[in-house]
Amino acid sequence: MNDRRRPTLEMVARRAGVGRGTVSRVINGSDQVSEATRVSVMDAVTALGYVPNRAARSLVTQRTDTVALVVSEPEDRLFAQPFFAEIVRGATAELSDRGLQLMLTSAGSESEHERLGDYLSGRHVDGVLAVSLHRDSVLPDTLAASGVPCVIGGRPLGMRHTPLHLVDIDNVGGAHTATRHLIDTGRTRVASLTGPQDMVAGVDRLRGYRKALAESGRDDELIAAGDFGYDSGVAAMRALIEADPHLDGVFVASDLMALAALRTLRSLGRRVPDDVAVVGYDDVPFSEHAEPPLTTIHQPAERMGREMARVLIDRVLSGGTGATEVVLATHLVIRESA
Amino acid sequence: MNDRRRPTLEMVARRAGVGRGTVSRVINGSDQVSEATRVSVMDAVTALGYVPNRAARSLVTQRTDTVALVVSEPEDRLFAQPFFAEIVRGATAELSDRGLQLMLTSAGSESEHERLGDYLSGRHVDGVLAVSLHRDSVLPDTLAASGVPCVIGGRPLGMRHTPLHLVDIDNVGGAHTATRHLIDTGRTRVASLTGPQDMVAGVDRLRGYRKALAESGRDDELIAAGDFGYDSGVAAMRALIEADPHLDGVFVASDLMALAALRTLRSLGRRVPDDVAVVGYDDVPFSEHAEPPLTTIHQPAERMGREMARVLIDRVLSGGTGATEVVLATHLVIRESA
DNA sequence: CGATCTCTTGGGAGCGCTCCCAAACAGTGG
DNA sequence: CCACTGTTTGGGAGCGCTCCCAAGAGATCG
Repeated sequence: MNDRRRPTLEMVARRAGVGRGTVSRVINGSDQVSEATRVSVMDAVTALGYVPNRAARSLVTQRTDTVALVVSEPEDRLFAQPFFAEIVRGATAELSDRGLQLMLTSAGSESEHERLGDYLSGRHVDGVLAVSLHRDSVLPDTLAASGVPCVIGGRPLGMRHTPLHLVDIDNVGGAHTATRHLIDTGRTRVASLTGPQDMVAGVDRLRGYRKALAESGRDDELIAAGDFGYDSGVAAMRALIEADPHLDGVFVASDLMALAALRTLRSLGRRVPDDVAVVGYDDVPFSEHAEPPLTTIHQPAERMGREMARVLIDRVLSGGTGATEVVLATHLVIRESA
Repeated sequence: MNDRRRPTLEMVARRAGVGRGTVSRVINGSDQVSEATRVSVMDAVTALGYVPNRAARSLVTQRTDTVALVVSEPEDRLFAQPFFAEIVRGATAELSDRGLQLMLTSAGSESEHERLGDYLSGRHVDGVLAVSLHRDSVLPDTLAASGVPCVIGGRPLGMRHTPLHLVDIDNVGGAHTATRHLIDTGRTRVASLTGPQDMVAGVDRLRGYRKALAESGRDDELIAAGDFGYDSGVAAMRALIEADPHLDGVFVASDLMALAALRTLRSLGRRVPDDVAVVGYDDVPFSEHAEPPLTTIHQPAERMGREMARVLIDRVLSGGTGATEVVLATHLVIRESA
């Protein structure tokens, strides 16, 4: 086992007393091989501990069995840690089920994005999974131009001209569900603490809130903008209470802001959920330990990773044209804050 | 740009009017090339958008320029999200600086570990980075047997016989610093809420606490065991206060438990930090927003990823023997709880 | 001025694999 | 008994690259 050189196809063939082609056929599961030879080849394979050389195979098949996952660093801070980690986990799982490798790459700046695009166009990978693309990223176009399949995770702000494959989480739907829950549990003055309006998540969650309001025949919208961060949540919650001291429900577009809202409400003498019900968004790890435990929207991040991989594989394999768009549903985790 | 086939070395050579060998020399930065030819080759490279074919190169050099990062899934839940994510980020950064790829693999069960070991032994990667290995993982041995360099992140419980390269975070030191801070700021009855004693982090953090106590000439150790989780923190904190109602400082072995301790203390009528000072461990994202903001130990997770990659590269390149052991220092983040 | 040395350069060999063509073989039917 | 079919097999060609040897081009020197 200590040889510097691994056994080759040729060696297996010699040992099994057959030709190279036959061994190759066995390895790749062709049915054009008699059972007897198949067995003796397999014996030789195990005896020698043969493992196919990926590089050699790639060279001739022009496939690498490798998929790149591109992460745009700066965003990943915003996107909160667990979310990203779960996407990676999901993608890894799905890919390895199908015998593919995941290659992780990150590109912060747009210049790194371009460099990466060039690299990926070089057919070093069979496909690309891109998460949280910047608004003006050229990546999808670069890849499309050189025919490298690409699946985007999370709808980017400026919609691209190139038809692309997209797996998204239903922000509108999530916000709608959250707001709806507030309304359905009898809250009559439901405000929203929104996210930044230059981010898809911020915009869409606000849309979901409005939609739910409209559906129940209201137009008493009451909103205050935050940036998804804790501190902005404190300020925005104050503003909301000031604007309407009698509000009894608030949909907060991120858990971090919701946690801030919880505390601010308490400091303003409101009891949660008795006086004001709060629903957050993200289901960050700490939410279940908040005071009171936070009712929130959970995002299927792992599922998103899996789905991205699945869409990619189905594209790579079948070479289909046109754009796929998968939208994943969120679900409401009911705890005590609403 | 839309060709199915990428330009090859050969094509670049023809276009530049030189031989294959010369182009190869230019690409690989050999200095055995005259400036004039170097320039004309580079021109041809950019004109054609040539990118070297990795598979072809690997085939002849016997190197893959790829490093695998192995994560043991079940643990990663314990290890908390951000910690793992940051290791990945650090490793990716360092590797890509050196022109290497990171291949992410995960293996939950021990059987998956074995399968993975076999795969990795097949010289598909130049080296392996393994995080949070199980106690009895055979991975290091398998890899060592087939000569694949491997660096472990985080000291595993049962020390292996194979000499190995290790990058660890100084849990003892961190706990020592934390406890020390409590003592130095005048706390006289310092307890500890420990982690599970079947995990290195749990054991070492307790050792650090004891060491600090001993150094200041005390033996009034007061501990209660938790499992790093929130709920266990509540129970353990209660037990501690019951055991010594007058304790005025507590070092908690995880932030999640510390957050629980904070709330428990408050509910028992203790003010933090006035009556009891609390220092946590981990510096999870929410800690800065705790009430009061939690003083805690920050772990250099990203640095750990980087360091692991660096150690690996220095091993791979120089083929040195013997074991390396790098221990990274933590640092105390002083907020308001202590 | 030819011999010698150094700096460049071209290109054959070969890395380990898959693809594919042709050969070998075993039946089948006329 | 001879085409003819269908199954199984062997092995040449070639994927794109690096390695390395030998040859060409100058430069230097006796």
